[in-house]
Amino acid sequence: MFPHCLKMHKKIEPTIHDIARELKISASTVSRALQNNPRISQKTREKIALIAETMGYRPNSMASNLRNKKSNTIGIVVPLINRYFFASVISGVEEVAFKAGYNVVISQSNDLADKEISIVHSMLANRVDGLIISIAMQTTTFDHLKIFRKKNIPLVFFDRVVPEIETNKIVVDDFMGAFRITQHLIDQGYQRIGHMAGPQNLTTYQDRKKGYMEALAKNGVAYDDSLVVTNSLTLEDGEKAAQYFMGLPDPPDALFCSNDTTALSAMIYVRDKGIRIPEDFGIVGFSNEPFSRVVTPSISTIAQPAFLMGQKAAELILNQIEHKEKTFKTLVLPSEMILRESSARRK
Amino acid sequence: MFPHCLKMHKKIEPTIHDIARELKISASTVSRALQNNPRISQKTREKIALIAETMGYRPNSMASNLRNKKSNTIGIVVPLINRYFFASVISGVEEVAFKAGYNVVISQSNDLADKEISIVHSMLANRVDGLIISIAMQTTTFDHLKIFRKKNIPLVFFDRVVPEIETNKIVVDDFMGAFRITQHLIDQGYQRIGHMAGPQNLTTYQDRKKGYMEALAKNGVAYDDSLVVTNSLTLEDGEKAAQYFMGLPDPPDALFCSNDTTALSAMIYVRDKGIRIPEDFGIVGFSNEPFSRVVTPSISTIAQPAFLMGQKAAELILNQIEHKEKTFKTLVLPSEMILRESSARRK
DNA sequence: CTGAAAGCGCTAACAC
DNA sequence: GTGTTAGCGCTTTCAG
Repeated sequence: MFPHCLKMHKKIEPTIHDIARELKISASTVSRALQNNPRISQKTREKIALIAETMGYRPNSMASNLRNKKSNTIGIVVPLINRYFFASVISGVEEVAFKAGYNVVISQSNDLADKEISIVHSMLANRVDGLIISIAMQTTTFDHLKIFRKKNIPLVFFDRVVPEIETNKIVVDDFMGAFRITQHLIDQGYQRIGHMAGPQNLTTYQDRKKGYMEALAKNGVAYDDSLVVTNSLTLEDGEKAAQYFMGLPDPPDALFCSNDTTALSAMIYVRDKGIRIPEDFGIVGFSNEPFSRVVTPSISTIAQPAFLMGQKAAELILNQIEHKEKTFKTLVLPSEMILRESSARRK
Repeated sequence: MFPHCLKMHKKIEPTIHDIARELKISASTVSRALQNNPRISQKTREKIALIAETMGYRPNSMASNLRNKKSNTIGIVVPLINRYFFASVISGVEEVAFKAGYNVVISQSNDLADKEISIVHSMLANRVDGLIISIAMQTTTFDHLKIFRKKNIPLVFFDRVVPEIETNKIVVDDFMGAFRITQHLIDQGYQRIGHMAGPQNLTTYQDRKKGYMEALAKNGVAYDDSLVVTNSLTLEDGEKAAQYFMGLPDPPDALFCSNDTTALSAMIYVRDKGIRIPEDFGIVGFSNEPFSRVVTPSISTIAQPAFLMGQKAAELILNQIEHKEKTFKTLVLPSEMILRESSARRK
């Protein structure tokens, strides 16, 4: 049927030229037909579609990307892919990107500044049409991200943002979440409320601390520096901090932890000391990790709409890419307080 | 310093030709120098590197990819990105791919056959150098995957594999895991052991069921079809199945669930009926989800080395891509039995 | 409605 | 050691 096919190895991918030759027409016609350009007659379009199908033709996007100076790809970099929050954001990004015909390339910084810089440069080389990023805990210089502003490549920060770079940002209302859940502890009758704070170079954790302080202030409770521990919020950090808190001459009777992980390890430590939760000690976390609902006692926490955040991030970046939207906004998604057993002193 | 830079908008990306013109040499020399080709003298190489740096040059991989007929990209498609197991596999893939200089593009099928097909075609159009995939629950036809074999594009299945396609595969030892944990229930003195099975079109769940049956057989326990429920393994399915089991005239006294999610919801249902776990009723899951360790009682389960699986998948595919490895292997990673409270009748 | 031709940015065989 | 040249496969003016 296609004589010169005989010469071809099966691995050779057909191109528009192969189709053109087959039909004795030009490659440009094929190209236009394949894009449903109305200038091409119905008949030729159908003929071309048929041959393309039978030859197993797949457009080579490397070629069209080069020609169009557009990769149809959006990059996303997160500290760690297999953290529920980040995985959910990625899931949201993928969903809307795929619908819009974009690819999503992914990379993880492992919270290391060097890896983040290296990844970002690689994304730049790959000419991503836009980048969605939550910066690494360790990152303190931002030249690698400022390039995007200089080159006018769409950039969206989510969750962990860089205040000094003017671009689109999506965060949850960390301050309000922290404020409300601290207020909740106070309402439950807890008197000395400690706080497990995260790295203070990240606004995320700054805001959670501020919310905590504000709630104390609003209720006329003096801020006590000895009741605040700052660490990296790992399981181990949580246990160590709990040990510190419970060793104080006048220990707290409740703890607001900046994530659920530390809330959990602190809770286990406190419980193992024979202290009843929530009767004698209240504990709350942040992030609404899946486990916080199913542990015993279940942990009160602040839910962040991760999947929605991913969707919004993708929408923002697509707006920048396709509609050349120039104005930047900062989306503050509402956080939701989820009350469970760990802080339910008053039923 | 670079006079014609004045004419350039900031958005124009410099190319090797710009560098060449600047230094009054040819583009090929620049290209070679940038690749550290030894044929270029030390001096010119340094000059070029310097100018490239000051001009903010970034190689355009769309162009080199086209020229080299290689996208330096590996695709990965999973049912759902924000499931811990899959996120961990992705994380493993990303790690070794990045080190090898490859990009990872990601997509999720949502367990829908149509979306999977559409994704795979898009990956094909994007000329991924290889594809790593765990198929959707719903997928029953495999033409979209057979293309890879035909076109000789490296393909690796993990976890949910397609037996009829000959290629690299990575699975965990589902049979052995199921066998051992059922045996464990028997050893703990449970007499009537039920099984919550997953969709039987997936070998993964077939093997888990087989392991269960084999353990019963080995111990001279007759297989009872009324003690096996097959469903989609959601939280709701688990609860419904538990309700069914406990409503039987002669209900089981232990349950081997094909995942931790159903183990959890079944456990909650049983516990709420006032039945003590593990004293009166034993329950075990599969997958070692993060929550299974921290719920009360903690759930005995089978750990799958997800991150390792991702690393291995990436290694396999890179071997195919770079060393033109032709032979296919099926890697069976060992599963690990993790004993916790939910099945600890005998201390 | 269709074709010819140029070029996206890079690489590599071939010259010298 | 360096330059010339010819594409990779596609899109898109411009011409007819």
